[in-house]
Amino acid sequence: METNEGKNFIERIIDEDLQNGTYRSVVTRFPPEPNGYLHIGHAKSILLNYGLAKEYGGKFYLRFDDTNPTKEKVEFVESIKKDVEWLGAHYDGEVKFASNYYDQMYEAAVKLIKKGKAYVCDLDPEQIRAYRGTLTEPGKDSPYRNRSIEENLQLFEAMKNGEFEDGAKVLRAKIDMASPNINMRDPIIYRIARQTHHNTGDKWVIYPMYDFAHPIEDAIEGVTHSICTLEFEDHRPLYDWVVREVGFEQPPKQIEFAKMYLTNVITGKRYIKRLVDEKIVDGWDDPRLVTIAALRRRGFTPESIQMLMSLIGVTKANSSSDYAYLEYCLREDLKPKAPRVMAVLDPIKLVIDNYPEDTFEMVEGSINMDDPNAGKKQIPFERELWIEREDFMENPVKKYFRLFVGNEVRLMNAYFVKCTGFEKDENGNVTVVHATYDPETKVGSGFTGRKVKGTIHWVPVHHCIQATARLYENLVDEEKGVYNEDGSLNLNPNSCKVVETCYVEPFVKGAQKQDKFQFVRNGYFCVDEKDTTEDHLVFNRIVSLKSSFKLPK
RNA sequence: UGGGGUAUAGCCAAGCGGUAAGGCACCAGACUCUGAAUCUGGCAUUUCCAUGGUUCGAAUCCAUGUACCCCAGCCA
Repeated sequence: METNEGKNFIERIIDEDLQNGTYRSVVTRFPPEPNGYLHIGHAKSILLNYGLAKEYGGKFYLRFDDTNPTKEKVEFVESIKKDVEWLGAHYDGEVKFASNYYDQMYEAAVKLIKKGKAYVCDLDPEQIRAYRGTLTEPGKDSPYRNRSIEENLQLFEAMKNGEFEDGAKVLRAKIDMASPNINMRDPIIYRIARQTHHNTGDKWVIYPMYDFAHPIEDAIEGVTHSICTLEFEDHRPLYDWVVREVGFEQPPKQIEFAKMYLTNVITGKRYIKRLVDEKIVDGWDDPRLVTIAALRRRGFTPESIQMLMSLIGVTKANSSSDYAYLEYCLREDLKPKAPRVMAVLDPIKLVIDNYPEDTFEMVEGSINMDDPNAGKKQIPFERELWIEREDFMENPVKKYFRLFVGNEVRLMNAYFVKCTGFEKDENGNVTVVHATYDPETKVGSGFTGRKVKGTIHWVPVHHCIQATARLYENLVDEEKGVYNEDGSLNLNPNSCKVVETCYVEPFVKGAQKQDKFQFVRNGYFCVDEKDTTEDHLVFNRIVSLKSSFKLPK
């Protein structure tokens, strides 16, 4: 017996439709307009539609809603296809285009005219707005509303044939100028716009409007559940009107859900486009953005995004998820599968005074401690090591477990070392830390004589890779919020920090062919295998992890 | 009295008349070769926007309010 337990509201609608025979199978679609890059918000719609089709053994289509050539570009259709595929939403059949249905849409419009349900209107945009009325006052009928069917037919054909200038005439549905729903006040369904279309070229000079085109696209493809976002709720009566008046059997049904917002990032295509256009960021895939392309560069995996979407659920309540939730999903995904690497981003030298000079030994470490099958790696260990500046404190605060004079810590994958002293330069900055190691404490020796509270990362000075790293933070200032009082953005000055000199263990060289590796240290890990050269390595996909330890004030 | 939506913890979210799931975040402790991870415990009971009502019993039903979101493109 099927249970509704745990199902979201859309699944319940589908269950009911299937049960009472409204539909025999499920067909969904993701219908982006190719006017920009996809962002994390779109991922919710993509994965929701794909997931539903998969769950019910139905079909999922990718269809470009390209009915407005003034905004659309081939560049965007290419990027969208790539992103949808990358997200793991496998669409059935070929990619579809609304523009491939222009003939059928034209026929449908003619049909409406013949039924007396549509008319050509000569009012200009200002007049149309004035005749439409306001939110609280009804509109007035257009003086052209009662043209004869013959005249409408002839004028509409003339529109199609390019006999009028752009904007001179429109085709309108004849519904109700007094409707409390503004969308029903004789909406425009065709306009004249001479503009080369990315798919149909110059074949058409009239283009259908969304409200007319979309239901027809869905119906032609046999879509059953046309899932869109909340702002289209008011359009549903019009959607239903179109499929009914055009006369589709078994018409699709529109269902609306709430968009996903993320805290502390810029979502919304409009704003992202502005950041790109004003060159505040490097492009649509700048890792500080939340476009799919940017998240991919920054190291997010499709699995992590899929996981977030399944965790946040689907409702009609506007909401905004913590960015931390996304990071959690990434961590969960990478934890078992990403190789771990030691690296030092802000180096100071650690000299082990009782270790012989001019030699080194290999110590063994796990490639991934959470995955026994990941194997082992060998890391050179020597007298001089780079360690993180913050892993040493001249005057340790309470509960500081790392290096300070007299304290012993574990060097990860190697030995215990005890801090014996340090050197400073003329500016008072610590340059070198001195320590002694205990040969008995080597990893794997089974030493249990004593324990230490801290473990730190290190890299051998003469056997490491010197690298440049780019550390990405969110573009927006987390402390001050997204917007200033004047509406401008609170950009985070540290959103992209370039670290000129950091050091990475030589294992990275061997990891070049790995799909991804992970470097975990004090709140950061990075993922990348690209741009790796002999001694120069750019981590261009770095994600800030949960911060591990905050020094008490 | 324009229309359409939505209200459950800092965030997301189950719950569908039988006495408030779960996740994130956070806090405490244990453990630890990453102060991560893991483990254990805590985290809505003047309780589900408010106020009334129905009921043996209400987050769930009814009524009246309140707050927030969307709509007046020849955009989607």
